[in-house]
Amino acid sequence: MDAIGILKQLKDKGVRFTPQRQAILEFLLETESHPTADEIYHHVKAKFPGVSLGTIYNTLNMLKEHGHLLELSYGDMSSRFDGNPKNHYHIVCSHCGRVVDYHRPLIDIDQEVMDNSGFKILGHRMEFYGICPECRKGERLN
Amino acid sequence: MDAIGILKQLKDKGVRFTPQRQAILEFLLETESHPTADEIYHHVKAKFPGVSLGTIYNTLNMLKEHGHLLELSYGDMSSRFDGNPKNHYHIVCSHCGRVVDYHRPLIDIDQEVMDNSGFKILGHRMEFYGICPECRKGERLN
DNA sequence: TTTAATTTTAAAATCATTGTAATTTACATT
DNA sequence: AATGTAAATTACAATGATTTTAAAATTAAA
Repeated sequence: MDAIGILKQLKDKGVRFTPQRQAILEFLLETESHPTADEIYHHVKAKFPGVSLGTIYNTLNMLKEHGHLLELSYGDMSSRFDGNPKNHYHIVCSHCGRVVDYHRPLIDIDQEVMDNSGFKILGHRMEFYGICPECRKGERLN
Repeated sequence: MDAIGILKQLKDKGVRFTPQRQAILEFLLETESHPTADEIYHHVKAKFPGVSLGTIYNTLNMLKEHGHLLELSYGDMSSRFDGNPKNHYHIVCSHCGRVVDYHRPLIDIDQEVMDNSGFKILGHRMEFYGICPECRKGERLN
């Protein structure tokens, strides 16, 4: 579904349709990256010069509560937001902090969790922790 | 391996052995919980009244860099630290923020990732996102 | 035991995120 | 189309987790 469709659907739940929200959601749906709140802010600012970071966070939290967005948090940086989880996971280097994609079909497990937990599962996130090839070489952390 | 063993091993890599570090690592290894930095701080303070939060973070980052610790970050709360990943994953409610354990044997996938990525994989984290039973009932977010 | 380097401490600084108060907007109801 | 009102936006202040700093203390190693 596109941004307009999602926002129209949310209207039935009392969420107002604003042009700022449309711009934010459209960007989230069209981008392949996992932008930070600040990156979204700068992008939306091109269309709406007066938009504030507060509005970005407000909209992201609203979308998250309604299950249209995954928030990916790392320890030492801003959260990143994923409007459409793709077929990949992430590997994080515990030494240098680098994050690389690991392409692989998503593990088919959400239904199992839904059946056993009573949650309505919207998606999952999987992250591998390790030491990247460069750090292994350069700093012999093995 | 126990705290002393790990710290002795780290000594070969130029990491100094201090009693504060020993106390922090011992607590991480013995606890079943996933404590925040502040919880670790208060616990270690019982033995070392003069210890500072700065030392806690310093030690946690050191352990993380050397792969002896997983940092679990959520969007809206402090990071939690896991000294020995147990047989469970987490489910996070996108609406109310609650985190519950989902007990299940860990997926056997680290070796595959290690072979394909060149990273030395130390562990993984899996988190399910959804709407918890209470939020589904009370607020009809389906 | 001496020395140099690292760690600790305590306090200040940083930065992502949230809260606030005033203004504006969306939208249901006239 | 005009109006009322609740919700959203804006600009800015506040919060709180984490990092940095500088000086003092402690550690490892010669």
